[in-house]
Amino acid sequence: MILVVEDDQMINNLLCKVLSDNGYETDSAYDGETGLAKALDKDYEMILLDLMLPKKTGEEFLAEYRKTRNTPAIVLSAKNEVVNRIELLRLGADDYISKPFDVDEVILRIEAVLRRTGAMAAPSVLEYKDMKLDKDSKRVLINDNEMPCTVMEYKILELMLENPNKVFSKRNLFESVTGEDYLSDDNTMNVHMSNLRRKIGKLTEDSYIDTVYGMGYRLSK
Amino acid sequence: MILVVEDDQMINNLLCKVLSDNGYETDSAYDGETGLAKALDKDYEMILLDLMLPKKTGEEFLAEYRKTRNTPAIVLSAKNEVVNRIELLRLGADDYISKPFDVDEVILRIEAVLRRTGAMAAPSVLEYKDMKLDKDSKRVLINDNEMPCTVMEYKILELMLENPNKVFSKRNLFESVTGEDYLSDDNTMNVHMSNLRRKIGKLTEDSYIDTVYGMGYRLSK
DNA sequence: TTCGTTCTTTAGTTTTTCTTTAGAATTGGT
DNA sequence: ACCAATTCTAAAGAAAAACTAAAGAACGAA
Repeated sequence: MILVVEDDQMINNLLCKVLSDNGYETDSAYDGETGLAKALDKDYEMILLDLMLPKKTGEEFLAEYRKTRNTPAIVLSAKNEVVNRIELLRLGADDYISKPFDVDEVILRIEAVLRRTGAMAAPSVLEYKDMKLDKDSKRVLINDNEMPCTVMEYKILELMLENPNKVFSKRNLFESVTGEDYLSDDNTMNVHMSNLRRKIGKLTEDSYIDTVYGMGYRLSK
Repeated sequence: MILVVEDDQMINNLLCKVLSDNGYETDSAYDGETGLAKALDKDYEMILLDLMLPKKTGEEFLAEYRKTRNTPAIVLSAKNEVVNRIELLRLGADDYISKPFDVDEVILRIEAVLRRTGAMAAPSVLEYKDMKLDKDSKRVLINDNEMPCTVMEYKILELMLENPNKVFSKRNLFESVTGEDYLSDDNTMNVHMSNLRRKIGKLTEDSYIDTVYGMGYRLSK
């Protein structure tokens, strides 16, 4: 089943038709928010994602979605949009197609992406400075020494290493990591950060986590 | 025979040594042009290809080579190079490894690619520490003593020995082994693990199964 | 059906992790 | 320099997860 997130009803329908003609089942969403909800709810084979979407842009969609999922996504963008290719790929797009597109091309691209994502697993080791985080073994190494860490600590690191430049608010971290709602003036994240820094400090002099006063935390430059 | 195309002599030698230690024959090339000539001349099992090469880059190599051949290729790239994964895959790379790399990882990746491309038969006896698990006879031996085990126990071990570094969640284990849905806060896996440990403990002092608190279980280091 | 084995559930205990608390330290604005 | 808001961290309390023995349920073979 392929999810088509595209606000233009004509284009959405066209895509669905082409896909079903080619033997794929489809599902549609017409704004970013609904799209994301659907995407997170089910396991789709692939997501076709327009960039210019109401409620939540394609970029925002991807940024959120990739925190937890790696279903392949192909981005659709209008020809005249200034598309930052690198940014898109970094956000986790697997390919992109500019509009107006040729329907045959869409199918070709989809099959290419399915072939290669099926053939090749996403890299399972994240790196940052002297730290390596292995998503399979859930191990965190600094200079090849294992840094023991708890689930929360591991998840925080994984999230941050996936987006090394992003500032994460406490709310964002807490909710991503626990799945619970964040109640303001909660000291929990401060403590986790403190513990992480202490553990990191045992294995390296270098600074890994910066506090951005009033905003949250970010990996150091 | 595996062809290593890498201009840095140290790295090239290192790779060749690791490969031959693991039972592969090797051949080396130190620039893109010679590499391509060699690759087209013989039928290698696999090609390890550096990107930044004199005379002809790895990308150019692949583009040319893939016109006529489909020998699997793993790309090596320096950590700081801006690697366009998508582009590489489109060019026909089967995997890529970033430098500096862990030699064990290289072997693992090579075998994964070989298995995937069907060039290597999956082994029917899995080994881990002093344990041998025979997939044909469904027997488990530790130090050549048979360890009696039930279907569930056997399946758990088989799954874990197939991926010795991976952490398996209880959900993952339960669903893989029974085919049923996992209902949270189920104690079944705890009990199986406990039983396995007891049985293993009768035949060896060594620790085989680690608990990764909050995440699941993993084979010990 | 009956017996024996295997799987699952229950329950009490232990271990580990998470959150809260509270006082100290730091930061940014005035 | 001062104040208020924010962050830091150690320690204690609360909560969650895991361990194991034993009992009950399900399954299969005789």
